[in-house]
Amino acid sequence: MQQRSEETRAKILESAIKLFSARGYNAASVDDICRDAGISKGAFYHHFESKQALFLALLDGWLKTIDNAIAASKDKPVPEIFMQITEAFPYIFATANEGLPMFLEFWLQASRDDNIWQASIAPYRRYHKHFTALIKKGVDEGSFVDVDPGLTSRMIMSTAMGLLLQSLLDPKGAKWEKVARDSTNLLINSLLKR
Amino acid sequence: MQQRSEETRAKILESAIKLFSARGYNAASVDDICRDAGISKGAFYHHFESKQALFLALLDGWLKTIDNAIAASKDKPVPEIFMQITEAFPYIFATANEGLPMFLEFWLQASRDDNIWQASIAPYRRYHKHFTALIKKGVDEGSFVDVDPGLTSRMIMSTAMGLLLQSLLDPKGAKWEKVARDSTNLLINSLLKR
DNA sequence: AAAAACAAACCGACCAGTCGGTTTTATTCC
DNA sequence: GGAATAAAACCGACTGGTCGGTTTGTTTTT
Repeated sequence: MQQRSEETRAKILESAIKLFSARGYNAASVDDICRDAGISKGAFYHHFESKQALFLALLDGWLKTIDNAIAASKDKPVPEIFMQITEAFPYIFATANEGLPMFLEFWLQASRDDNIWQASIAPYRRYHKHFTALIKKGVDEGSFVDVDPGLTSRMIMSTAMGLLLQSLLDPKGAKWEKVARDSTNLLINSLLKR
Repeated sequence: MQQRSEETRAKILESAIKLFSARGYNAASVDDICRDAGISKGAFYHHFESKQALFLALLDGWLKTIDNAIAASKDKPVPEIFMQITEAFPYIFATANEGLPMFLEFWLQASRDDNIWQASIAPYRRYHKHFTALIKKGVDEGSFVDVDPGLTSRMIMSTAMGLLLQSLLDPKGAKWEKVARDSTNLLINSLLKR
């Protein structure tokens, strides 16, 4: 059975998410991850050729999840998709809190490390493009007021990012789930033609 | 003359800004900073008791600059202050690009390190409070449409942060100065009563 | 001469990655 | 079915190097 092998790999990924989130990518050492996963360093480097490769594997999994979610909603009417986003956002927001510091840290590394940049910039552009197309479709269909889809897409993405960023610094300073819901509602309402 | 001493301190601060910006807080080592400043480690630890204390000193200087700018515009009418923000924002945006990774990294550390958190959260809350009061004043004066000042403040701050964040990941992907100007104009126009 | 400022060697902890060797699993051959 | 063998998975001590901070001693300033 190569089942044992896959279990080990899964344990590594699980511990990596946990420790990267809790301590950050750099502060969580490979030794820490091995200890948490209950395996040796040899096993780790048997499964992943480097620490960076481990993160890239995690990133890949997340991106696939998002891509699947996008693909699943592809044929629905635009306002409905946006309503789903409204509803999903506070949830994303509540659950992303743990993983966000890790993403931010990686984002920072991406701005300085070419390998990571390559792995980050493509999906980032893909989502911006998809979101822009969605807004454009909404405008064309007559569901949305006339806006610049590219600019609007960036603004909505920005607001979401900024809210997460603020919640990170000030986790107890505001009921961020509520702020997030109010903000997305406000943004989407300002788009909808009535 | 203790002039020499102050020159050394200034050289350390200067090199610290430069290297923290270029490589990040963690990646820029104390040795690097000393080498760049042309001084020894002994001199460094004579002036600053730790690497963290050095950053806190830098932070302190920036916050004072911002506080002074806020104090200077205190008595002007609210829409005029906002117009100044609109005009200042692309400039801030263009110049903040270098320092932003450092701030983000520090922000991340703030979320995990109590010393840094204490030094970061107070000014953050101060600015949010100031900005909220400004919006409230605009609403009370009848210059702005009726909005929730707290929510609006957080949204504007969020958008600004998110734009910077995106520009960091995608420095060549968009003319971010233009995106920033358009975004701030759009946000402020949506506030102004006509 | 005393104190402040600075230089340079040094310390201990840590960390990503390596390597020789061992155990477990899968395959082959009788 | 069971030994023999090959291959994959795993172990953990070790390496080379980095980093923040300390210590000891020298120079400069007052």
